[in-house]
Amino acid sequence: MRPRPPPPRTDPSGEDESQFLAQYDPGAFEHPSVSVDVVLLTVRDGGLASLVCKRASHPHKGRWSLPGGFIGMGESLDQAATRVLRSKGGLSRVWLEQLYTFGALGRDPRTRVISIAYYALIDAARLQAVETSDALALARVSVPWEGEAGGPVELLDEEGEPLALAFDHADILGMAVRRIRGKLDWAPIGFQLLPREFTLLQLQNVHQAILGRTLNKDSFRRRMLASDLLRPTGTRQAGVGHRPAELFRFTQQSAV
Amino acid sequence: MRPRPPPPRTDPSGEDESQFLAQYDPGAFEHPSVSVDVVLLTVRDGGLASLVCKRASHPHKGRWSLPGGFIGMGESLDQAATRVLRSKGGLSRVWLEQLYTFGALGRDPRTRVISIAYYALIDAARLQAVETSDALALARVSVPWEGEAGGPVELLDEEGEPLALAFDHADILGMAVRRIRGKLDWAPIGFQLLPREFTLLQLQNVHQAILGRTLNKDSFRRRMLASDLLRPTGTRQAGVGHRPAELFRFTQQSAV
DNA sequence: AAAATAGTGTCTATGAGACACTATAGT
DNA sequence: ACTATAGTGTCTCATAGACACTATTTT
Repeated sequence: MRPRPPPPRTDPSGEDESQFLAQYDPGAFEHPSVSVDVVLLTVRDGGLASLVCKRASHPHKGRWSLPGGFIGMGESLDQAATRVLRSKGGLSRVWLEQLYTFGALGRDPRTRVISIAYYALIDAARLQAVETSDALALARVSVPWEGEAGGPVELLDEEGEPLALAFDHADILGMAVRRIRGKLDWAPIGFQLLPREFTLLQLQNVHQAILGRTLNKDSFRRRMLASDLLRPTGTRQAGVGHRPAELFRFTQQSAV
Repeated sequence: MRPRPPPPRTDPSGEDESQFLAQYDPGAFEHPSVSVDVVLLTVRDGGLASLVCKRASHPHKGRWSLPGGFIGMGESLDQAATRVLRSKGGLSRVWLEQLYTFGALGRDPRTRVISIAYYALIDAARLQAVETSDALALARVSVPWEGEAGGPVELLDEEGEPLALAFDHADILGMAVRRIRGKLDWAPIGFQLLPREFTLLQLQNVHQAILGRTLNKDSFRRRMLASDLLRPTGTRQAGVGHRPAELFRFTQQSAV
């Protein structure tokens, strides 16, 4: 397969830079479309769940897809991802990070679309107000592999039936799961999935949901307390039917 | 700052998908330009070095830049990065991985350019045949921070003077250094910077060049020999002026 | 009192760093 | 013989897992 040669960067020489810029024609070559897609993850019922939209129009009409949209000429990539979360889910101040850029040739049947994927993490409680629409759902993520080596993942509806995903969005979701599994042990990302005050057991449950396996309680406690990421609030749980646990806060800024 | 709303994805309803695709007009909205930039790194003189090109045309004419080029409509992102390495450096079969996508608004003075950055690793011996042109150089990377937290890095010429870098390429280089420092301990990337057969000391020197600090010899040996990534060849160095070290090979495929 | 989870103390296995020692090439 | 690096054996320290035990709340 011979790729088409790149558009030349040369110019009639002898100009200065301002002259060059005044004459530059960005439409001289065909450009791909560029979009962002956002994997919004939360922890619900002991497992990961992701926000998906039902496609109302072609292509892949009726299938489920990650919230996304084309990049505007006047917004940065981060701004575009933030806008998508606000317009599709009404969410703001969500922790967000770039994931990977997908640009395979046939990934969108319309035309060449390059998509910069982001992933976002949010406390499940903040999603209560948002959803249960016909076109917007929070679907359970089913990861058919362990550790950080694996491909696409499945999304399941309430009955546990697989949802049909549009485009390469199952691959994007799989990449997001690999990324947060890999970062969990050395970056403070578990906190983004919890309310501002939480117990160590809640934090452990978040880690277990991300990793898809159980963790050793003692070792987890020690590691977290030694990490300098937690600050005890001095208060405790109330009305829990057993000895109440101490509440902690994340020491850093929680929302971006 | 209010970002421009995204182009609508809706269509006149009632069509089927093939009708929709036949009528789809990808030029209906303005698209950004999309390019790839490649950080080609090697280890030379105990430190990292990167391949850079002197810009022959505006913008930033005369400054040094990462090898890059616009994406062709008929090539994937990986193919574009591979093509850039072949056309600018004459290199093929180089280990290559996507790094990050840079899309800030003012990063290119011509127009909106979104650049998917890649990083590539290569044995310094393979670069001997390539360079020493007036427009192509291998510049020493000077990292002004330790660990994986830091911003841009500098490139130095043979006299140790900083090179003027075009666009946001100092940031891209900094991101590449952070990435390989972070991956070094759990991914087999040091091997890509060595010839097919190498000694443990050579491997340690590569790790030290990447991390910018010295490592414990005993611990490094043990860790590597226990890692299942090395296969002893049974042969030894010759003509080295001291006890010759055993030669090893990387157990996995070395070139992509 | 029973149930359920919170939290502590201690033992053990593992891996990294430190250090001393032996081995083997060229000069 | 001398020098420089290769490679081995052993000690110590830090951390994770395992396990036993005590503590505190609601029902």
